[in-house]
Amino acid sequence: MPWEKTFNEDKAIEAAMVLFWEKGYTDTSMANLLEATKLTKGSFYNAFGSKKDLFIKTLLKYDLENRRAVLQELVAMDKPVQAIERFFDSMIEECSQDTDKKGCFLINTSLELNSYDKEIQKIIINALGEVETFFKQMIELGQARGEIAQHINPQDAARSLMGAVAGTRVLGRGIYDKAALKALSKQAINGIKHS
Amino acid sequence: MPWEKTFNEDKAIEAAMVLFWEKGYTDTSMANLLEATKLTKGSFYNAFGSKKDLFIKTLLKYDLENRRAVLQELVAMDKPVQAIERFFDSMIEECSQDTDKKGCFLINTSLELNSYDKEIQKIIINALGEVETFFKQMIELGQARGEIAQHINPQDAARSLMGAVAGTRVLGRGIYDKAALKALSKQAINGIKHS
DNA sequence: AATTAATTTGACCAATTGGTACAAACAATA
DNA sequence: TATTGTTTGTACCAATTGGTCAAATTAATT
Repeated sequence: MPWEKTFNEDKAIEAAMVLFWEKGYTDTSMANLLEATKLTKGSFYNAFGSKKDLFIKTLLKYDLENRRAVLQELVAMDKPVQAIERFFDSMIEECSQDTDKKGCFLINTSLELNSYDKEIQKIIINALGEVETFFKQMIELGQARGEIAQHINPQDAARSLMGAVAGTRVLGRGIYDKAALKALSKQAINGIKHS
Repeated sequence: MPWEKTFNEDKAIEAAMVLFWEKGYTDTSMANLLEATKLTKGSFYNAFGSKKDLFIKTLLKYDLENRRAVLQELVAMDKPVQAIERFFDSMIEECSQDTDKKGCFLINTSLELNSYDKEIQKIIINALGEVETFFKQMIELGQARGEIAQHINPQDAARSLMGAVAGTRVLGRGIYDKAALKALSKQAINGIKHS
């Protein structure tokens, strides 16, 4: 009947995501977004509603394509200890290849818009919660297979690993180099291996 | 000869610090600052030069009165293992009493203004570097006194603890409660106690 | 070919951004 | 008491903020 969009909506969301990821919500202006997406104002507001609406879309996209995709792949490995190790390794690899030091979009946002917006807060708490659950399940599976000591409390250990993840994500943005991050993660993982 | 200021400059910096700490640099407007400091524009710019200049002043004040003061006190304890434990305990205590979830001003800023301003970056890298050095020295002292196992690499262990600090500071802003943070730090400290 | 209904464009908007200019107010010294 | 030199309040500023609106444009269906 009417008319199709002349631009690729997903490409636009992708471009906006990179901007928000790198500069945060507030420091990304409409002018920035229009330039990056190559849209004019009318098209933008027609397609996305508002800056905040688009931000949420980009955050969900990031969550789906990064965090969710990675976890799914690691769970499928069916090798709990190695899955945890690979989680950290790929995170560190990502940090060292991330030349503009964007870090993790979810964690960046959790600090910038902490109590600012409930919808955003919900997304972040859910995402980080699922990472914690991943760790917990891997530890329980490892224990069931005798690869991880029984005396370890899966919940506590999972939280400890989450701390290492958040720490890596913060210090990985220009403060620590690859070797330092590696040392960090190694010790964190050691915690679920030995006593 | 001329005229003294009618306002307490340090009180004004303090008020500005709380604002910047809670909302970050960009989300704190001049209007916010003028209201909080109870200054008019003329006095503000006469006293502080610019928004950014004042921000740096508040960051240095925070660094001096919090991070530096805490570390100095802990070093003076002359009990390395307990000093490290108390560092985490007081951090967690601070988190659970911080009802508006401001977190750590230095770490918040490290994420908001990462590559934004070199002067600010310098302050942060120095501050975090001195925390790492504190950990390293405490570990070395602990080893010299036989309280910490010799096989532990002080540098790596210090970095691991830094990761736990950063993680605590991120997750402590509304995502983890006191118990979860305690679990996190306990495991991190365990890493320098046992094998 | 006319109708349809969404897309696109670009002009326009009030509000806010951080910052400047300057005259008036002021306390201490001379 | 006149002078000094900073402090203070206010009016003003251009630029930018996120957002609206109506008219023009378009491709598919009737």
